Amino acid sequence: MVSGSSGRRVMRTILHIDFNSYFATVEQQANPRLRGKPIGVTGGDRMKRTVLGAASVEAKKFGVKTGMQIWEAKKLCPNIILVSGDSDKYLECTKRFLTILKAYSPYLEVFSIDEVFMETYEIWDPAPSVIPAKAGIHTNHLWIPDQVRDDNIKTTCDFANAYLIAQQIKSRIRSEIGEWITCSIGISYNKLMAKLAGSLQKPDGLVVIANPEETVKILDEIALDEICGIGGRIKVRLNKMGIFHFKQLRQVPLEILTFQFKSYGNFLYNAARGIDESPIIPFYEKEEIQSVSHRHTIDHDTDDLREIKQILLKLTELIARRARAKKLVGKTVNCWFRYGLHPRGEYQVTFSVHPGGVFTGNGMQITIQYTNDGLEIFQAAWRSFQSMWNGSKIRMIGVSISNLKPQTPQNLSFLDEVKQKEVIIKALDKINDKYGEFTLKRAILLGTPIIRRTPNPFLTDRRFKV
DNA sequence: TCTGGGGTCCTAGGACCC
DNA sequence: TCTGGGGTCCTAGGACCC
Repeated sequence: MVSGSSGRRVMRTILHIDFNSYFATVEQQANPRLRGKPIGVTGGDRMKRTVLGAASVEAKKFGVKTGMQIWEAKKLCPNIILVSGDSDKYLECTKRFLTILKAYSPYLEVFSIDEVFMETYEIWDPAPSVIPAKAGIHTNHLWIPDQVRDDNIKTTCDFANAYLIAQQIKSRIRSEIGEWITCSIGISYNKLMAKLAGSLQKPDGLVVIANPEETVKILDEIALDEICGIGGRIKVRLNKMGIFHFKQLRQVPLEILTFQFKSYGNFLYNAARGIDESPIIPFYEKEEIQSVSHRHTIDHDTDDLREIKQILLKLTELIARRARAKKLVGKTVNCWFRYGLHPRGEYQVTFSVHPGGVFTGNGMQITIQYTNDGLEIFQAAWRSFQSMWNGSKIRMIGVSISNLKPQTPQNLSFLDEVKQKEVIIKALDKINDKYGEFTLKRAILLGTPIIRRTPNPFLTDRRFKV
């Protein structure tokens, strides 16, 4: 807190900017013929088992939702127009709106391709008449020294500046990016509440949660899993404890929550009170990426080893190429898969699943020498797969490499043989960069369907630290 | 006809070393 | 003479986000 003369104070404010039906509105902006019509953006391929990446407002009126399967969406809305997604287009749009946001605050945390947290400051004067209507303009380019950033003051104020900034952002996005691109903005005194505020009014919303009293009122009206950080599993566990609302959660002592949920208990205890101390992590302070992964759901269940091998090879080639592009090497290879459904619709086996989901499957990690060579990653993944697989048909398989570190000359061996391989790999990458993925590929990949990758350079920790 | 694909973080037990 | 304690790595598994 900074107190100047006449009791003026500076207060930290968080804005959460969340674009509505993002991929769908970008498509409608790009193609006027899609405007005002129910559209669904697909994964950009012709796979049977694909889901919608986004649905336009018009489609949502029919009950269509993001993540819904295509056949289901068609059943609800027979006239839905399916558009093949184009991730480059969305990234381009994201860069443009980030440029706008940077004009208002340097403290931006890119939470996902269509979500950003912004930290800004409110100059608050206890005498209401002193808050001028132009306050927002005054603080738009306000430079705040670091010691003020560290002060997280909890007090009440009307968030007049943030509100003005939010209005300006909305109108600039409309005029500079396109009138079909709308966002919902939530304003509050921490990230958790700003995100909640942003979700309360959609599309094109602007909601302020100004103080802890308002927070409690709002929390008491929403479901447990409407808070970012409480998902389906935790909700069910809470329900089993007889907790269905935040009001009830607030009555549970911290000791019981930490006993039941370990460190997550702390998060739950605070969330029920709207408390969140997590800082904004600007993109330039973001840590290195932790893992690179690909998974693929096959459009039919299969136990054909040759087919599985081909898919695995492709996935590992993609991973290796991305690792090389980022100049990283990794040493932990994880391969996991899901079995198909039993003909009667029952699950075949009851292995645990990684990562999450209703289908049974299994996964196993193996540690190898640091590498970013596709074949080496493949060999480890294949070993891992073979040791877990029970011979039943599978529907999905995935691979990841983690335990990453920057690639230094020492990582790549001194052996001539390896150097030679490096030269070949580099040449391969060059050609594929120029002419497209899998222009040149290992012989076993010939004649197999294309697996697309959806790049997202905005890596982030997508939840609140506990 | 039956939930895609890309990520992050936490915990706990066992192995291994000093 | 056969056991203590601390640290680190590996692996499996469980959550969550968009």
